[in-house]
Amino acid sequence: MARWQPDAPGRLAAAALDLFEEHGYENTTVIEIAERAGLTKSTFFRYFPDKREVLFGGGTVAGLLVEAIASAPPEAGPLDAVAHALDALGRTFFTADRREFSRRRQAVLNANTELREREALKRIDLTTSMIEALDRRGVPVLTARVAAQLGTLAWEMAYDQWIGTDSTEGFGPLARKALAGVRAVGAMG
Amino acid sequence: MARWQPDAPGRLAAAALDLFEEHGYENTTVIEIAERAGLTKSTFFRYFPDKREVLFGGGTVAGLLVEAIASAPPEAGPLDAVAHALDALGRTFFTADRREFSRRRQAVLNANTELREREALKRIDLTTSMIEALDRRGVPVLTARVAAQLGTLAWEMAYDQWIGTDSTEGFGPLARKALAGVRAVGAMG
DNA sequence: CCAGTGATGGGACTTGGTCTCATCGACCGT
DNA sequence: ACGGTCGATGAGACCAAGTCCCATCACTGG
Repeated sequence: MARWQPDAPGRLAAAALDLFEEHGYENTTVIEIAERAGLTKSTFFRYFPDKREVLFGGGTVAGLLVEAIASAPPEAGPLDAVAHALDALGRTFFTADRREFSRRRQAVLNANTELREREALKRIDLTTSMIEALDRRGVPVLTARVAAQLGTLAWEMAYDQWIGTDSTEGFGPLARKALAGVRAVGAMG
Repeated sequence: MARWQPDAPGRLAAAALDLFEEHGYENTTVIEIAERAGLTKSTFFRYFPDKREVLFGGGTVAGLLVEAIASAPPEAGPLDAVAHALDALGRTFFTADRREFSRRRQAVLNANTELREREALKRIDLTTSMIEALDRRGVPVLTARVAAQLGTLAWEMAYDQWIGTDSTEGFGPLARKALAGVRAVGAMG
């Protein structure tokens, strides 16, 4: 027996997602979330710095991207390294069993500006992480910025497809296709 | 004689920038801002939907970009249209007389995550506007997304330079150079 | 059996943000 | 002048997010 019910943050996140779906983000109180998880406001803010962050817990994405870019074969170009990172993402985070969850979560995010705002910031921070990782590979800064930006764009497009389609195609392949498309377009401008 | 002191929103914005510089964004209260402007909290929220927005008032940027993209010569490619939009930006918003203001404002933004978050959202919304404007020119959606993204990147880089350098080079030329650089990189991937 | 420790609860407090109603100052027509 | 109107502002109650500090609980180890 555990002292208390285990995984307080997980319960809070689950309760939050449920409530946001039922009543919308704005009409849901932190106290209500905590109560549904059998906890209190105090505990909520112990685990999440603010109300939005309860939907962005997954957390270690940046580290994963950085590592994947660092461990790409030395002869790989910037966009190849980025593709490597997107693959890692598909293998670790955007797996088939999390697709339904991602779908629900994204629907909630899209419905609220405050949440889209947080998402935008996360995206920028991740892009910055990729730029730094590329920089560490010796990629010129300008090139790194362009590559990371295009990678983020491909990510975004692949994610939309992965969530939206009924096909069972994984995130990895979708991302590779998206990146190839982006690359082809970028090559002519 | 005006009935009241004129330009309440302008006074609020100026007061806010001053106070944010002096004490930081988080240590400044909306009431303090309003008082320095000779107004009250009520009036502040009458003009700005929230505390952050007082630094994002300039407002009509989206319309300017959209119009500039629409009015680019028909034979111009997507990135040329984007360049046209960045030029318009330099002529209308990022003029020499606003450089010092932009510098101050940006320093405040960079110092606070909440503000960077709002900035990120604005950037995304503007990028979306550009994508739609390119779409209306008949540019394929994927191409439009890439072009708009690269345009935003060039914008960002040019803005940094425009703010950071002591040279008197205008935003327009800087943006064109940045876009050319980005374009060259994108062409090889 | 008792002291220590880590997770939780409780509640006061500040601030952002909303809402409603009162007030004020100028302009208008008579 | 005079009262009415209208738009801009003020006042204050109210709610929820977020911060802080301290109490409490449940188990652990000696």
